[in-house]
Amino acid sequence: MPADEDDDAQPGLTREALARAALRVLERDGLAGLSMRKVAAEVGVKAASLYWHVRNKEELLDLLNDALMADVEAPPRTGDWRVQLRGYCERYRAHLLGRRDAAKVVAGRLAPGPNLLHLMEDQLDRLRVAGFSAADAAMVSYLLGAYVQGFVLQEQSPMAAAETTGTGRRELADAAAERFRALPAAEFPRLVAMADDLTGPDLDARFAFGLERILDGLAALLPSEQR
Amino acid sequence: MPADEDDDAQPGLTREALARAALRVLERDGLAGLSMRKVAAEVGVKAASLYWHVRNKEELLDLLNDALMADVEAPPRTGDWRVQLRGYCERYRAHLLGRRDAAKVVAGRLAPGPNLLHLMEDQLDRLRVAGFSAADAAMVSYLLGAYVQGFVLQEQSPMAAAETTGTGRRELADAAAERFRALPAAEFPRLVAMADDLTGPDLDARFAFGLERILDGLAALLPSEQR
DNA sequence: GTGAGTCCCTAACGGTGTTAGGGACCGGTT
DNA sequence: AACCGGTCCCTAACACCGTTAGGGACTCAC
Repeated sequence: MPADEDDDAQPGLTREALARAALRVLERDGLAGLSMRKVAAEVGVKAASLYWHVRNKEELLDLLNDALMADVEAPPRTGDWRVQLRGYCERYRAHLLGRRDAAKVVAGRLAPGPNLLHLMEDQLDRLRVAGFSAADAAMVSYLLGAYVQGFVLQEQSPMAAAETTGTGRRELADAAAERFRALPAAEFPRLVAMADDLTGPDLDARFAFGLERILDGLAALLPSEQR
Repeated sequence: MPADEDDDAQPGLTREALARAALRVLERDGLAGLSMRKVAAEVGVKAASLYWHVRNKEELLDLLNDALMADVEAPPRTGDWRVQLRGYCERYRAHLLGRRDAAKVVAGRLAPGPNLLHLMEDQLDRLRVAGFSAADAAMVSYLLGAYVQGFVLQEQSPMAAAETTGTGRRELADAAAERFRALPAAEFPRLVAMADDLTGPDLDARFAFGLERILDGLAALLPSEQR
């Protein structure tokens, strides 16, 4: 017993311990570097043993997916629906951005785990309380989820690339602007002219802009006295 | 020369031919089944030869990404900005949905290829013509892209799963509703009560709902006479 | 003719997900 | 006491993966 695994190896292996181990491997090696063998080693076991607890890698990724949703903190239940919804999206985005490759793991994964279910429950409740109909609340939840996940997916990969190549975020944006400016102006007049607009505003501002547009659109669903 | 490759093997291998071959493999075997060896076989060559034309698999995926963006048809330039933008998003979604695993290939890939650049150019031009400021138009483009990609990413995986398991889309939605209903009502009152709302409306309606909310929000950016 | 460049090959490396089959332990039944 | 079924992990192997080293043929310029 090499004892290099951590505390949760004691009571035998649980699926929760597996998920936590996968989370550590993800943080260390990224999604591409997450293999059955490494997760097994992380819990002090050989790869084949994982298949006793999990049908295949896909199921392990489902566990990992739910583990990623574990610590999203819900915003306080104060203020009107708009500040609460904004808080939700901002925290969700920050949460995904904070864990390596989180967006890629979450992306396109069906079967929400218990943690995500709790988040949905809480969010839907707030929407109903705010005055949205059941049908609207369900749709709004999907809309916000698609936007945040889609946005983070697009911003996280470059961020990771920037960190591994050592170049800062500012230099990377400048390089992108330079690429736009270098395009043939006859073929891409708008892209050339708008290079700064396309690359200039930082990602937080871009995210906030889209979010506010969506919230504006949602307000129109409510009777005017509770906008 | 086994002659089982198709016409484009004649003039030697080009990067474009590689991209087309990758596209065929993607359609046949999905993203998980797309390997260097299979793409090589598709063009009648061995795997190592690909590395003459391409630095690594990542670069081949960049080529594939741009090939996927090749045939998105832009909506006609008639009607106000709202019908044009709606047309754009609907066609983009339909296009992604139509090619196997397209959303996963596109997701989180930086470095837009020439085809995507042309799409951006056209879309930005319409936004400027509609009266959006340069800064706003850039942000709007990102917003719509994030929404459509995020949405398709979430709907395409289950669709693929449904097809491979043979179960229809209707049965799959019913099963999802049943899973919501079976949750402990004390812990998830909203999810249980809203099971039908969450799973009932078909994906086209869900997509349209979110899109209209976003368009509503965008209208508020324009001076009132050109809403 | 010679050299440089182009394009493809074989062979191999270390790594991957996954399965077959077996061994050790442990609680309960006969 | 002996046996059994279940639990949990192992070794060994399979086919496949991305990638590299090194080399062979073929074409063109000089």
